[in-house]
Amino acid sequence: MKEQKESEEVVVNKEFTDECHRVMAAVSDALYAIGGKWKLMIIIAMARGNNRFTELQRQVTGISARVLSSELKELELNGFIIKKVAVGYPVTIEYQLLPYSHTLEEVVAAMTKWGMQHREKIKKDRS
Amino acid sequence: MKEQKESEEVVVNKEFTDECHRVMAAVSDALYAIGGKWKLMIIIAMARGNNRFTELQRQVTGISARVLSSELKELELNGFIIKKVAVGYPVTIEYQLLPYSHTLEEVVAAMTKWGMQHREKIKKDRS
DNA sequence: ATTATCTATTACCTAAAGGTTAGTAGGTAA
DNA sequence: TTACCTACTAACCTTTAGGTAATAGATAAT
Repeated sequence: MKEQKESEEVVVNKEFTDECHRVMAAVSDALYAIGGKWKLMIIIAMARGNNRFTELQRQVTGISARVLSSELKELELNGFIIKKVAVGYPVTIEYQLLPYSHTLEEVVAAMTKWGMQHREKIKKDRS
Repeated sequence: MKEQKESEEVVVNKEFTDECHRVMAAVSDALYAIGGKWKLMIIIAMARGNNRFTELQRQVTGISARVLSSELKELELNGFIIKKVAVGYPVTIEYQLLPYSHTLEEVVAAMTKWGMQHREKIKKDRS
């Protein structure tokens, strides 16, 4: 049985629905740019001074050279990092965070906080 | 050429590395629990009063019944939502957010904000 | 009577993410 | 000169997320 709705209510529903869609679209965009297993890990490790390929491979436990290489390329393409080649003997290659990657700080902080308390909760639930 | 490091410096590095690993582990945990294309979308839609299966399917654009069904099960398993079956004619089934899902609010807010400004940036970059 | 709606489940399939292994081209150390 | 380090790349394979379509059992609408 469907209720007949007043037009005012319908308008309110529409605004609510639109806001819902805007939020979902924004979160989707964020997940698209920083989702996946590794992108945030790399940015976190770089924010702590790991700028060389091999350093990153060691710090970001479990990542393979292939995946690290392709993730670095994507991060560069999306304006989060830059690749610097320093001429000299030997040629050294460094990756550096660009200012844009710092806009992620709030997201990373929120996820870190939540992830930590989530792990605590899981531990408690098990015992 | 490898530099010989003072033991103090080594200790500082170790602490730094450990902190880095703790942050990465926490973010991994978060991504594991709420990652994927749909989990946050469903929670966002439910926070705005969509509690029935079909309502959710309509609100969360693009999700299929199969995926919605399995995501709801996972969300229930992980303590984010609860499934309520109201006996009667007809039997109605409602999903409700549990208090634990509200702990995600900060994460969702941060991602929404970042996603919106990211979209703006992309738009500017194109033009 | 039959058509549609609600809440799913099942089987099957595809595409994308990511892992494994090996190899490269240069340099460095023993 | 043997062996290892750096910064990758290529070829290949596995896993998993997610999509499609069909079906089901109930009730409600036309």
